[in-house]
Amino acid sequence: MGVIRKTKSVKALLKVFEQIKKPISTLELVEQFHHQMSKSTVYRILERLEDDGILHSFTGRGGLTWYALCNTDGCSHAHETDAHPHFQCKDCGKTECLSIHIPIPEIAKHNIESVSLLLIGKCADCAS
Amino acid sequence: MGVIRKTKSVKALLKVFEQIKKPISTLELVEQFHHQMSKSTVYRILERLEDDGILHSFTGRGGLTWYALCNTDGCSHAHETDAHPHFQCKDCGKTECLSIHIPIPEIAKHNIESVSLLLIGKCADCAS
DNA sequence: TTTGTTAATGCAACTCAGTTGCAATAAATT
DNA sequence: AATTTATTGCAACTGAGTTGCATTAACAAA
Repeated sequence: MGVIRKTKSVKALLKVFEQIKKPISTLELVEQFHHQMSKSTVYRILERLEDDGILHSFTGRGGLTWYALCNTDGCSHAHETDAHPHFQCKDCGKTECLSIHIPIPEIAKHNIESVSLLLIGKCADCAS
Repeated sequence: MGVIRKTKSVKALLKVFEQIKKPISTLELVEQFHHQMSKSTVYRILERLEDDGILHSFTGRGGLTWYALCNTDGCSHAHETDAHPHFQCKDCGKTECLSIHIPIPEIAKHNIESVSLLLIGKCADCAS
């Protein structure tokens, strides 16, 4: 396990997550920081922070990867089999961590270890 | 809406789905048919069959797209908000449509229109 | 504070699933 | 059989994400 050094880039990324308090797509971070760090640095830092349990990730619509702080706005990972769902607005594309629990029943002959649950719909802003 | 012509390629792909009765990844189909049709044909046929409600698709681990026949093995799409989940084995990578229903509760200020639910674990064959 | 160790970074090239434009082909219709 | 147009093949492209390697900069130890 590598030590996580508090480099300028790490601090800058963490700061964004702490301010926004919502999931951010990797692509947006790459774009936002393209004058400060290379995209490989963004990808590698996100990976490290996830390995360390500081961030968690999920796949949104279109296959893009999103990251969010753990233990904020319902993002606890105590039980993998009822991991919190994520919401994505089909109009504006924004995502959210939802603090609700969706219980997953036992399934015969299937050892469920983790759950990935994405709810698609319209957010309050985009609802007509 | 374009008419779907029963070309040799369409028939060949449908035949595989009818025989296997399980989800198949696009990649596997491209590989399996690479002597019979080009990969763009595979992608385009799958897209057409999904548009026509004959197949449905989901994203598995690693971001690969999987397709399966609708209305087989629990693959009905009557209610989008309790769409059936898919299972993927973390060891062998195979996927399944599960015929169980996972009810999604109402969420304030969120208009849920569809659900994407992927359960990760070990299948019967791979369970130690 | 200086030095040594090695994690972290930049860069450019790469990977790889999936897409696209367009000319050629083949279903389905008349 | 002729006509229409959906479908296909091909090759080039797209775009998120990865990788190898030389360079740089945290951080610990002296």
